[in-house]
Amino acid sequence: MKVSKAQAAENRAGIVDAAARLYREHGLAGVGVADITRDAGLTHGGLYRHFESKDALAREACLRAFDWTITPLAALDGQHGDADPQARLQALVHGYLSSSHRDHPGEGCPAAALAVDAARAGPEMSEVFAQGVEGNIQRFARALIPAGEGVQRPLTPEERATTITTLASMVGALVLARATAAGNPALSEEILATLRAQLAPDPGPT
Amino acid sequence: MKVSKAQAAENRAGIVDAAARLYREHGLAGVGVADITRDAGLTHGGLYRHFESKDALAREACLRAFDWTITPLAALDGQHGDADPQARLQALVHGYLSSSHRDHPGEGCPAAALAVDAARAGPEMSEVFAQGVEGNIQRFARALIPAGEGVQRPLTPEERATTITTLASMVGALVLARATAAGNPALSEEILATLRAQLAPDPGPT
DNA sequence: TGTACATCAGTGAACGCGCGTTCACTGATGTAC
DNA sequence: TGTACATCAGTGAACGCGCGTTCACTGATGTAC
Repeated sequence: MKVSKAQAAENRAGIVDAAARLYREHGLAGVGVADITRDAGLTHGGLYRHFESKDALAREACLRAFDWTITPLAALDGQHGDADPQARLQALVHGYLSSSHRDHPGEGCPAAALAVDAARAGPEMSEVFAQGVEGNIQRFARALIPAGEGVQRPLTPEERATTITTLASMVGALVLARATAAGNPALSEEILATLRAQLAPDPGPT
Repeated sequence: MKVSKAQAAENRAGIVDAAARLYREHGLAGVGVADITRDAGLTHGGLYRHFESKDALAREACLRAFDWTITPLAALDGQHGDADPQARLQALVHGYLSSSHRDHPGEGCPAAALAVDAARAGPEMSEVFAQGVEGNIQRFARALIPAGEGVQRPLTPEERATTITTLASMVGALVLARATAAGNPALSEEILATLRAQLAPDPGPT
């Protein structure tokens, strides 16, 4: 049966959200269209009223996934007043390199969850992914800049290099921590802890 | 027809090698058993004389893949005399974070090529992967230690932390560079260059 | 050393299954009058 | 505002296809005598 335009738009968004989560959890090749529509409370046939193909949906889901948030950092931003950059760096790094993030890829960073899949999914997906990564670089950089200046000035080369290094290091650590979590939990924790210490050194007792 | 024991062993090794390469190129879910045996010059039916299942083959192939070498570093080691640690670090980092390595995952680091797949492939695969990562940490650390001391003393905590940081950073950079290569080549190169500069800073004009 | 025969690595057809996609159909929505 | 009807989001059976795995068969190997 037909549904209202509002309901249809809601259903469509539900499919994209479900896909964004399931793809991050099980990979692009590990989730079928029936899994996605079932998760969104629909049946698989109707999918093609909204998306040209599974690949088109995957691209949209990937883009959507890059809207993820790091809870501790968002919490800090939610407070009144500006948190100092040191505290923001701590929140970013400790939020990213947490066992909670490691164990819940579905709501986490798609750069870590989907990078390898995206590399194999063709140029269009790569383009979407690159857009997402560029967006995350900008977001992370803003989170680390003194930021009293909420301005939109371009990043300095140094800021950009620092941000890329931080992002790449965190992605690598998370990816390795996930792959070793079940088989060698101690190694998995060691990797997370080592990079937390490296990227956001404890300033010591205050 | 039956073949000699030597031939059978050779065929088995050929299957593992083909699997190790194809899995790194296309992912665990992206390669069928027929692809693997065809690549090894056989037909798919005989596979089960050597391996219990596709998963068992995948585990063996993953373990095998961790025997990979970084060509520039191996070349340096092939020379008589000891290269100094600075040169070895340069060779390691520049070999790892090269466009050649990015564009040929089949012969490259499985930690980067298979980590996300391994995280989803169950505890047994995770165990194999963790073994491989631990092995690579040891190999990388030895490559960076002054090493006139070819001894087998355990790594100091600092050496271990530095090696883990370096490995994670390189894995993250390579993974992101691969995912963005087709869609945004400039960003892909920038990521590689940024982490090369970060991990093995040019000592300047000599 | 020869001979007879059991072994078993490899072949290729066949299987059951789940996948992405298609399509005839349904019936509430939303529009034309 | 009421009515008649075209639209189209969603359903679920059906499709062709490729997958992992099985199995009857082949024939060179390697062993027993």
